[in-house]
Amino acid sequence: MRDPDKPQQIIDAAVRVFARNGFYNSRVSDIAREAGIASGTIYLYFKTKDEILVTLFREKMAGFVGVLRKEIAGEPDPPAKLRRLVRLHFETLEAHPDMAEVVQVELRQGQKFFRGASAHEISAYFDLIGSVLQEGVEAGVFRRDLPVKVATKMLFGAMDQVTTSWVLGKRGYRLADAAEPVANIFLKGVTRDGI
Amino acid sequence: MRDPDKPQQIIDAAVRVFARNGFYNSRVSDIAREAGIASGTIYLYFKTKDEILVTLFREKMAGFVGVLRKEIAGEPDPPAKLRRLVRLHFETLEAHPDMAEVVQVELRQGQKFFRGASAHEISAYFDLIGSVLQEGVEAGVFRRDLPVKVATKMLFGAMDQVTTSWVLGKRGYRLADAAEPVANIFLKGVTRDGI
Amino acid sequence: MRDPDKPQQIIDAAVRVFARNGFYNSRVSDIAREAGIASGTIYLYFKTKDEILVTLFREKMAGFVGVLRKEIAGEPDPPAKLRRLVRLHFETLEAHPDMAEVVQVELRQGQKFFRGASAHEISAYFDLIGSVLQEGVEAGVFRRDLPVKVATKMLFGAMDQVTTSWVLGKRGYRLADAAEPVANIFLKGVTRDGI
Amino acid sequence: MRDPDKPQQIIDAAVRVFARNGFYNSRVSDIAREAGIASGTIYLYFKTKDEILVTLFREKMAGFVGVLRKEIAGEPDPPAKLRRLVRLHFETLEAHPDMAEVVQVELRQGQKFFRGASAHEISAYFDLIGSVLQEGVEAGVFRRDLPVKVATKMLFGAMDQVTTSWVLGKRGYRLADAAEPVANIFLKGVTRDGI
DNA sequence: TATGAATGAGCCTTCATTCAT
DNA sequence: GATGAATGAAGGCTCATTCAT
Repeated sequence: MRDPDKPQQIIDAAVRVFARNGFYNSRVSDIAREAGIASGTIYLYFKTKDEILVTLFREKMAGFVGVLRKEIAGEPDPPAKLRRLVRLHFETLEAHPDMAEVVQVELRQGQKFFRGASAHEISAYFDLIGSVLQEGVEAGVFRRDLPVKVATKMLFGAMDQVTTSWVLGKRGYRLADAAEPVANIFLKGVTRDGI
Repeated sequence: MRDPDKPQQIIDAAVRVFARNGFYNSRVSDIAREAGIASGTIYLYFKTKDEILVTLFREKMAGFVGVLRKEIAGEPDPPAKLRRLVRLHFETLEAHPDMAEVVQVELRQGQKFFRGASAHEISAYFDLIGSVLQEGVEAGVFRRDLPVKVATKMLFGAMDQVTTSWVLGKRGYRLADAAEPVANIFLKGVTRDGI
Repeated sequence: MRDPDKPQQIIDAAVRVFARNGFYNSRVSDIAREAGIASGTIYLYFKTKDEILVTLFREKMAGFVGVLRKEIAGEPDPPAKLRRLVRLHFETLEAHPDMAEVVQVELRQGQKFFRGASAHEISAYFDLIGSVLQEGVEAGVFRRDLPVKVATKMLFGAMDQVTTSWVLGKRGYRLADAAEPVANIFLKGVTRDGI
Repeated sequence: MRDPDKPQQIIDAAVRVFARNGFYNSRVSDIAREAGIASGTIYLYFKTKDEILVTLFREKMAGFVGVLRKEIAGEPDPPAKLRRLVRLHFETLEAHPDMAEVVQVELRQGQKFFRGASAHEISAYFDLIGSVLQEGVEAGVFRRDLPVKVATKMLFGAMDQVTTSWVLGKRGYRLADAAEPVANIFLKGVTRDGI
């Protein structure tokens, strides 16, 4: 089992295929055709069709969160960090529309993702958002009594839904344009009065 | 086609089954067994398995939005309407956990819902939220320059994610308790400065 | 799951198909075609292809041993019982050549039969032979020091091989004709001297 | 095709693998791994998986019969020859349990062996036994009217079954100990009265 | 010669849907 | 209308065999 590019090629093909048809309506042979290989070859690199999906999600999500974490570290304060995070969220998904399609629309198969194998990658994202909020609370820029967990879910859900609508709307406008309004509303919602 | 209760019995059984196993991992025969009827009988009332899902979603969503619309009509101003809407959203799903499970986790099979057959029911909910926001803008209680569409998606996404987390967290706490924090943060985020 | 004849029809079709091609070279669809049903129907009555084979073997073997046991009970003494057993063994397999083919040639897939699920049915046959031999020893007609277990295996193996040769020789002669010579040689071999 | 040891290494590996899992449940790659070579290499020496099995059986059987033939030639009379043959049969298989497992339990795939490609090697063994019996008849030590063919099959079948039981019984005792009882019973069965 | 990644035909099994009763 | 046995198309996965290196 040598070719170190094959798994990535397969993942990439799977992203496109799943984006097009959804997981359950995609055949392993579709992925193979998209990747330009024989269907049996896929099984040299992945044990099952499910494993493709899980691997794909984990990898993309981990990369996504990793980039976000690094980028926002350079920002001076929690509000700036949140603005950057929101912007990057939208920019990244806009730059990878197939991925966005998969993440937004297809990977919501209960059990399989938020529960189960990929829960860790998702909670890493929640942790990242939560830590920025917590930092802001402690720095006194966000409401002292801010329910951090709820706020975290709200921001994630808000970005998620804006992205979903963009994907479903066939991406007829610039997703990144939503970054500023979203950040504004959310920040205003959590910022301490008198600031 | 006589029995006017059958379709409802089937829908109700389907909600429970889908909540348990997801749409693609549920058999038509599972729904039949849950409903206490023969699997062939289902086809007297629904043309395909997909149709069960679509009907189920449409019906539940329409009922949900209808109740919300009526309830918030009695509230005096847009902020009060939003508070009531948020509270009812959480209370209703908490009272029907099976339904919540289906809506939150299983009905996200792209293509099939937000796009496609059920788009109308979903946009009815968006319209309801949007109209309250618009009303508030016009009344001067919400920011004059509020991007209503984005804010609408944000609120829906925020409620949605809070509910999803609750469902996935095995419902270990009161969902309705999230109503006030969510409403507070969102309202603060959209309210006009100086009020 | 009603039709009480289906399992038998499937078993009978399987006997013919396995006899023709062997277990591993037979498709479930071959059995279905032979039985005149759809291949999916087989799975209403058997969980797996393996289960067909095991069931088939158990049933045939149990019936076979049951008949033998009843028939030899009527014989006056152990030698007569053995003669009758040998004769019936050959006559029965001659009357059911498909069955003979399966039992003799195909069911010898190690692990699966002599070991495993069908061991019980086979040992029932051994027990039957062994009990007649033991009876003869105790009655003084067979050698007092006869190693009953070894002798049991010898008789079974002898009959088995004679049958196998007959099957492989495309059954070009009467198998039942072998009954007397086999019984003669074996009885002479185990009978107490001086009788 | 250079390396003259490879085919033998492959055969030996195949014996071990088939003994462990049976022919149909063994992969060509299993044999390769056991032999310490790449699976493609096997196809430099054997055209198909079947050919490995056939070659293996032919070679082992031919060697087996060759040894037996030479060894019994030194014995003074037919009964002594038979005793020696029976003893060697058991001793050889006891010394090569892998081989015994393959021959006894796995190589019984009808069609493929007793019929077909290996028929010649098997009949060589039958011929050997038969010639000894015939010799004994002509020498007057065995029954003048002995049905030699049937008796041949009986002895082979008897030894075969005793060995099979030993293999299946996980070889919990000395197989060679069965040589004397088997020879005794069989010889008594075929010996001319009055001797 | 040796390798082992790649191939793709083939098969067991599932399950939505039909239809005779 | 109701049933549930029967259907058969479809697809995930395996593995003998090939072939570029």
